[in-house]
Amino acid sequence: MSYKEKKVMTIGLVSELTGLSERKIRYYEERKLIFPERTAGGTRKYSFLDIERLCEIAEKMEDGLFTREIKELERRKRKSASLA
Amino acid sequence: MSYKEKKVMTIGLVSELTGLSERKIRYYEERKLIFPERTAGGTRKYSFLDIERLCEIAEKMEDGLFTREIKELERRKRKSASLA
DNA sequence: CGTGTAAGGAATTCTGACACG
DNA sequence: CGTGTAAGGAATTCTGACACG
Repeated sequence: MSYKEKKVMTIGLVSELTGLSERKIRYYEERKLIFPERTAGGTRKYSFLDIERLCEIAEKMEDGLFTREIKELERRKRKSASLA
Repeated sequence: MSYKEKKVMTIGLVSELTGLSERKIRYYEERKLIFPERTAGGTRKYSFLDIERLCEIAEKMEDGLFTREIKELERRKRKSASLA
């Protein structure tokens, strides 16, 4: 696993790097759009890939999509990718 | 700056990844062998490169070197590199 | 010299809820 | 639905010091 995928950042830093509120970041997790890991104590840890993913999500939210639709879009992408 | 050099990890994770105690990690900083950044609140943040560096330091410490000698070795390396 | 540890405080994060719309 | 916020607690980190050797 490369550095990009390793879950190492706390939510505070992710919030800083993405410009998204911690509230939003936790909410997108609740909606199953991102999947941080946890420390033994329960603190969330994110990867650089999660940061990129969050930026994409943020763009789509700005376009007025619902989290549900974003989830749906990804499902389709995966499907077409598996057909290629 | 690549993911590798970006200072993003807390000391707890670094301790876990390197197997070194937080005490040791803070001490090597005190001896100017590593240079973590800080959050506004004062929490240290390390990069993947710091992790590699710490592992090298740990090896040399196991070989019985003093932190002072490790520092010295690096000074020489930089010098020979600049001559090349 | 290098490192463990107990101490007390401060920064950070967590969850569940209320609010608004 | 998506997001802000105040609340209270828990996990995490910080510093300076004492200890040993």
